[in-house]
Amino acid sequence: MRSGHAPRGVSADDLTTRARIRDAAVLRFGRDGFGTPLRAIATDAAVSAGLVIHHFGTKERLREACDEHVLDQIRHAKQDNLGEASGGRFLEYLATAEQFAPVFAYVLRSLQHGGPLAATFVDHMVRDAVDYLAEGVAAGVIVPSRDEPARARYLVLSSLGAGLLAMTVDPPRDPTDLAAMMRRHVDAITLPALELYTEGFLTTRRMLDEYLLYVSDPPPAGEHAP
Amino acid sequence: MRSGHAPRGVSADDLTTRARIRDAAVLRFGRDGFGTPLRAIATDAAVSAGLVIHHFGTKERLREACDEHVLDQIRHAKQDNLGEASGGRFLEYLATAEQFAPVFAYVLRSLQHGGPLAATFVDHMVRDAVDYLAEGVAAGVIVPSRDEPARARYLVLSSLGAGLLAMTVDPPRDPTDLAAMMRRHVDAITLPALELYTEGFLTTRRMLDEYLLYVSDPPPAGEHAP
DNA sequence: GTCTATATAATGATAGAC
DNA sequence: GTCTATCATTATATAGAC
Repeated sequence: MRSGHAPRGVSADDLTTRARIRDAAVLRFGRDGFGTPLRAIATDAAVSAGLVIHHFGTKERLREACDEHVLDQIRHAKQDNLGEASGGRFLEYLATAEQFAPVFAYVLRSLQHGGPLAATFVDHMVRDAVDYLAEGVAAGVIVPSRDEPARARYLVLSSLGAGLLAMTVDPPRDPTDLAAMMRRHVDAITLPALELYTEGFLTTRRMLDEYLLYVSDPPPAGEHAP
Repeated sequence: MRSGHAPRGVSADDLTTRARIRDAAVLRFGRDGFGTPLRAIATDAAVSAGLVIHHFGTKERLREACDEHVLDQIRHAKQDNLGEASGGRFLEYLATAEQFAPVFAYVLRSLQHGGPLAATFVDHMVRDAVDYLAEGVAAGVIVPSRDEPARARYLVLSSLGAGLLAMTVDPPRDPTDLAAMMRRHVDAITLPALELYTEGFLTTRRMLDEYLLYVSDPPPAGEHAP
């Protein structure tokens, strides 16, 4: 894994002003949310607020440019790591590779607030998970599912959702300390999840069978599950 | 389960103006987020914007009043359903009991944005889960865990987080149609989760053992997991 | 308790000079 | 391309009449 590898063409300060504004926006949006004033972004990029509008037209279009750029970064990061950090480990790579910290923060913020990038990102993860799970099932290390796409989506939603919620409910003191964040994530999410995946949870089929019945014959609206 | 039971003392319009404003705020905050302008809340409550400030001082304190009231509603709803909708089913009850729709939406919005109520709510759920899981383990229907509190917290975070993320990424067309939301939730979250809990996921201990090793001897910062 | 009117500050966006 | 100056809007919050 090429450790010092910088994100696409972003070597130092050989950036167009437009790109510098966009990068400042990715950073601010990721750290402070999409409510960040244009003026803060402009100051960070060392330009005037008017110039931001001159380049992007509206704040909404600035966000779209950020979405596009972040998605680009992700695509290229994935390509650079094909076969190295496959499937379930890709997010982990993104989280620990320091040069992607702004991208990572931006993705989390998008997942929290919703929007097109969030949906696209989840879909990407699900597609990867489908392949990854199929490999595992074929190799005999993963139990087959009654509904593989649904399982893949659920695993992605629960992994991302649990991590995101943990961070929202109990935010890290120093958001730049990725190592500390990773440690907390392993303790609170990765280990319990892995234990669940390995040693199981329920010893009886009763609840599952009840729910399968419930699905084929749902109660009228207003009532609750039996 | 007393189906038509209205939330605490909120029978009709025998509300003080202050309470009416607070209820309007809970509704708006839950539906449109905490960025909602005071004026919108004031209009909903059929009062002036100034009166909202007169009663609550600041918008922040209005939110605190909402937090407190919602937590109160939850406490009482739990008491009313002791033994009926225990443990893991409580959230489901909250979601399907129509009179609690505003409270439910407000809680989701809090979990999404963070803040004191979110942390408190998660802690409540975790405490309930601990008891619920202990009962299951004692009854022999749930596998014991290496770390019961950690598992309880993880299960709460992943359940809530998966549902919240699914809703954020792919929002419901009609947020008032609780039945449709519940159906989607069962298909996308409940069923896959229950399948995972019942039929398992991994067939080998290798990954868990590797991670346990990793935890006792983490790599230096900047490196990635092996 | 409740309103109207207003102060004050911040926002996104525009206009025009350079 | 870039800036300064400004507009129009919106926000929270205040003051004082009723």
